[in-house]
Amino acid sequence: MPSPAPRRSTRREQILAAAAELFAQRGFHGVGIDDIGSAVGISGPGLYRHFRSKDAMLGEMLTDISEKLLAGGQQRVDDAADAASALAELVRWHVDFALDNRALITVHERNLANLTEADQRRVRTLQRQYVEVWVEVIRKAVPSTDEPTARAAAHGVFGLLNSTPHSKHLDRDAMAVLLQRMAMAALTTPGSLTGLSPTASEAQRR
Amino acid sequence: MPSPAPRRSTRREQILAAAAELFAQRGFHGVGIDDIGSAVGISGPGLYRHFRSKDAMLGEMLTDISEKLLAGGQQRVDDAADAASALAELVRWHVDFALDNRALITVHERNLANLTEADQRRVRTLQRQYVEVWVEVIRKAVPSTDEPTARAAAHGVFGLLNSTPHSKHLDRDAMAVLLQRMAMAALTTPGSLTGLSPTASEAQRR
DNA sequence: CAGGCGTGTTAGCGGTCGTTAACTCCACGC
DNA sequence: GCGTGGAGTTAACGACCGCTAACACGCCTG
Repeated sequence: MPSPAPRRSTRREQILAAAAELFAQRGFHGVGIDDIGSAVGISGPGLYRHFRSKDAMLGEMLTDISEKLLAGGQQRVDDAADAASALAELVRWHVDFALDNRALITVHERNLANLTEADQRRVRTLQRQYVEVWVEVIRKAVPSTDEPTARAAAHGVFGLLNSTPHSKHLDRDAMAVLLQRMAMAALTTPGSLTGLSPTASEAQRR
Repeated sequence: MPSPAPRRSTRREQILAAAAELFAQRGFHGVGIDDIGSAVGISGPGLYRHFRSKDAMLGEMLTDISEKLLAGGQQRVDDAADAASALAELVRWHVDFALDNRALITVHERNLANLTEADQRRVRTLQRQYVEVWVEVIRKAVPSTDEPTARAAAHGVFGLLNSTPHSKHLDRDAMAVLLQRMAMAALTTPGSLTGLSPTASEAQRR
């Protein structure tokens, strides 16, 4: 037996990749089962040999991506020497991930609402944990940043880094460098994240 | 006649606002005509007294927002004294717009593909012109930035600024300040946008 | 060679959705 | 007071869509 695990079920992944592309372009409800089928050479209901339902496809691809994103991010942070390099590594990780999975990133940020309630809970939990990793690293690398600000900053950086599907004017590597620099500048420029109290009521009575 | 233009057809705008909220949450195809109707107190087909079709609603709200975005941006740039303040004003304009039109911004960046071909052309043209305004200002305010890089940077900043619907942890004003600072830092930190040649082939043979 | 089993096909059902038709009601100008 | 038109209602139609049923084919194993 030359290959003990003979490329563990390539077909499912192939289908998910095609579906991701379509969902990213037209939205979950804008894509029919027949569209997905013909994108992988089979037609229509043949997909039900591989997935229980259309919702299950979206569910699997969104939980998969959320898990990978969290695991990879956590790993980079754990391997980093100090807070500053942890932040840089986290940014690099997200940049690479977004550039190599454009369709998935798009679906991930647009189609959360179309999930089953159960899947939605699972994905939201993973997302929250990923944000938590960012918040902690930001607060360590950029001292005197309060938590709500760090959280908002993290979401903003996600928006910046996930903007990659919308512009193909630069090649992959140049885009990676640009996004890395912009994100680090946005986060670490002195004063960017400070002086914004949680409720802003405190700031006013200064 | 006390009011010659008696609040020019408030109903249409009310319907569009409700529809925008729903489209932002569930996507164009995820919202039924009945949902929109009941959101404004009437039910189902009553909407056809105000709009020719469901597509027409999306078309009108997307062209409207694109026109406002372009007009306001152009205006701020024209009124600015120098390139640096033009960039700052442009950022402030977009921040305010995004914060005051969260649902519309979301629909605008997610549901372009669901438009009629005619509407799609119109909206894309307006979008392109808006990006052009940004590209010109960036290249004047941040010298030695090549055009593709400026374009990619603009898209990135849009992603950053449009991230506002996803986080409600800060109040409006704090959020505005944070986004303004992060965007300006990302764009104007020395070295952020330089040294990335268009094809990157030149950079390699250095 | 028999028999699963994985993978695919086409036909069709049941529900939903956008749109139209036909009708009602009320406010207002002459 | 009467008619006209804006705004809304319910009923219904036709198309589409997700999914199931029933059947077909080829490959590996005993």
